[in-house]
Amino acid sequence: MFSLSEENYLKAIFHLERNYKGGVSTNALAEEMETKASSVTDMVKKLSEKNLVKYKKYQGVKLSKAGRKTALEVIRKHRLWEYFLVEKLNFSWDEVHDVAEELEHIKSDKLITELDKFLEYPRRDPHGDPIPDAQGNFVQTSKVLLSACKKSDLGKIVGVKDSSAAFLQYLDKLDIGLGSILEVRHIEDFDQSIELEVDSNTITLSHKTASNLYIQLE
Amino acid sequence: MFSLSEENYLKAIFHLERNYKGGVSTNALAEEMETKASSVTDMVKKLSEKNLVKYKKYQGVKLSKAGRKTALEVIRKHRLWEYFLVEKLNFSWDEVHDVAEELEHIKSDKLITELDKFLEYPRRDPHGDPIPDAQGNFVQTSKVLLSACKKSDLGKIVGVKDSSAAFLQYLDKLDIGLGSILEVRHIEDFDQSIELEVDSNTITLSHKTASNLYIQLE
DNA sequence: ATTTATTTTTAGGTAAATCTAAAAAATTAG
DNA sequence: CTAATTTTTTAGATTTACCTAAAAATAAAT
Repeated sequence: MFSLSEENYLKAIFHLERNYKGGVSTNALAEEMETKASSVTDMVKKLSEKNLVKYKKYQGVKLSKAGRKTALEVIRKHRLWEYFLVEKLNFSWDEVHDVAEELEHIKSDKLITELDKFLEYPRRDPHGDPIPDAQGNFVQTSKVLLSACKKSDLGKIVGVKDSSAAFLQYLDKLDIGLGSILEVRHIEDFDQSIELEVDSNTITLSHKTASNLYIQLE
Repeated sequence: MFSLSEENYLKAIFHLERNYKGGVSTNALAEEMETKASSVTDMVKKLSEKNLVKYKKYQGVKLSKAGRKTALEVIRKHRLWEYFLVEKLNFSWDEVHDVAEELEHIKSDKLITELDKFLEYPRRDPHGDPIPDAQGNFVQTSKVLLSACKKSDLGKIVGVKDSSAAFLQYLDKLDIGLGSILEVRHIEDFDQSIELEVDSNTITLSHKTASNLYIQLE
């Protein structure tokens, strides 16, 4: 099987591929992995030899079929564990990430199959992200960033882009979260701040905040 | 905190201290860890510098207070996870060990506190071993090896010394396990094989098998 | 009490994953 | 289209946890 480090690289490449269509750059991967570009080059070479990624010098890196499969397995495990922590062990959504980072590397097919069954096959993790099934399939519902919405748009919060504890706790303080129904009341020209009606309250979010909230439009 | 390897050494020393009262020998630890004596010496030096063990060259090794505390924390985690796997995820008692070996190293106080609560504070793991509480306290009920029993002794199986899958599956095949009530009917002089009555059946166990079953006498 | 055998330690080396510093390639700018 | 800048790769070290082989200490046997 694969080392902890290899699995983490595959996961990071998977996430970055969304924004780097032509191949994930060494620097981007270095930033995501909180390491140096030279370390990335080394690891990418290793992954390439194992046929987990497609890599040509100076051309960035892409997951191979096998690499994508492994990445999705790790992501499946991560999200199932997050769901377990929130639903069964009283964790809040801002506490689960670091523990799931460790749990996702436990190697046992039976463990994850049975955990999935025990949790009754959840479709989404506590941050609204879809949980891939055992074959790596997952639904990606259409969602847009709140920052891309226009005045009078109606929608529901279905995900967060930033799932750091700091951001999630801020949302808790604002009393908004997954499932909150909102209407865009006004967008301020000057700073793109956005005024919403949520549960018959009016709140104003900064552009930065709005650009970390995913909305499913009505 | 401590590395995976350090935690495993502490656990191994804890288990071996039962039989090596004057200090665990390098070779015994090497065998338990499935490594070479020279590697053990290296690691023991490191643990000694971190004040997790007391060590003098050629004199074997003992856990310090801090080392014992850490060992018990790891053992607590191992046994709670084993209980979880059997009670919640349909694992059988011969399937849990390897997965628990990985899970026991997950670092999160909240995780283990909440898991313990979720499981309703179990006292024993699936092999009959006591689960230490958060302070490292655990009950050690008086038990003897079946191989040390005499004719006409009455008792109950309360634990296994060897918890390898092979042995546990053999017990399943014999249809005996934790809780089985038995009476010693005969001990064969020639090979120490032991004849038992269990659930109104008569079975004969080899000395080797008998020396891996813990009995609580009536 | 020496010699022999066993155990333990030391010395030197390896593989994985990281690092720094310098060289090479690619990109951007004038 | 060169020149400057940025990105990426190479080269050489470091750390952790191992290893083998040889030396040193302890234990056992004659």
